[in-house]
Amino acid sequence: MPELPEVETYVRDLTPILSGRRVVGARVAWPRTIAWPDAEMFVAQIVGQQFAQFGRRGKYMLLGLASGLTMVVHLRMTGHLLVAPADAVAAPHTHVVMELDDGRHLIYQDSRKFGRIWLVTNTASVLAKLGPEPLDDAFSAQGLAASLRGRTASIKALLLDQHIVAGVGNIYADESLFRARIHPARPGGSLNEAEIATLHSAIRDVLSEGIANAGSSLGASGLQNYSRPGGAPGGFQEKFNVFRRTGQPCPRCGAMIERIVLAQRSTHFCPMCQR
DNA sequence: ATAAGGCCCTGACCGC
DNA sequence: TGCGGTCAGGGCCTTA
Repeated sequence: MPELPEVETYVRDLTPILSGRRVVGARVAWPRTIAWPDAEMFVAQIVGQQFAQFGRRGKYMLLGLASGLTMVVHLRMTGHLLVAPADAVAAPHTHVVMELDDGRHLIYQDSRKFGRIWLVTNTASVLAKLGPEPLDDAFSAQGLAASLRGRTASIKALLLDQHIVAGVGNIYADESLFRARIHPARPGGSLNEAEIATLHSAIRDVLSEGIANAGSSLGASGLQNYSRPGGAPGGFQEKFNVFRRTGQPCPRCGAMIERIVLAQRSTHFCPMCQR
């Protein structure tokens, strides 16, 4: 699933490809992909726009246009934003096609159809409720402590809550808790100051490593298969310590990695290292 | 305000 | 081999 490092990788890969390119045509095959405005209006508004600046907030891609509009893209589970030659064989599950002025196509493709695209003048209308950006100074151990205080939900569930910190998903939540040696079922409010400081650092470290490895790609064994716009896969999945490693030895102590379900999400942890 | 459960979707996987 | 049932899972919505 694309989380912060995967989305960051997308943005970095797309920036040189899309910078300065103009949209000369567009079509929407699955209207629900367009969250705002409606599909017909989206096509009318996107044609003629020129890509100017690129960013990311949490798991949202921000494709800024010279007019001041921003195309916001959330890939959710299985979305891909790809650039392909005009004569390329159409990717299955292609829901939006934007023709570029260099003849290539910017394609939104998504087998599960969970992903959404917004075209807005003010990104706050989409992003307002997001918590701090984990790699910014705005994300502090003190702030994290304040968010966890009194909470009875599991720390795993709270790490997935985008109001608390933006961009952490199932993979990086499990990996962060392993690094911090915290059991994922612990109530968020039960973590002490030292544990929160350790977790805060672990989140940053794991996300930074994910970015440095161009995100994670999961192949046939997983439902997700994030792939880079240029085609080369990310490599962070090779570095997972616990995620999708149920029954395999913990790289730290050798105990068998366990899988439980928390907040309806698969959760992987080492029962020896994470008490 | 918080927590828990349902919903959207489809491919993969399982059992027969 | 073919078929039906189950499951995963981010974010949003509803319910308690």
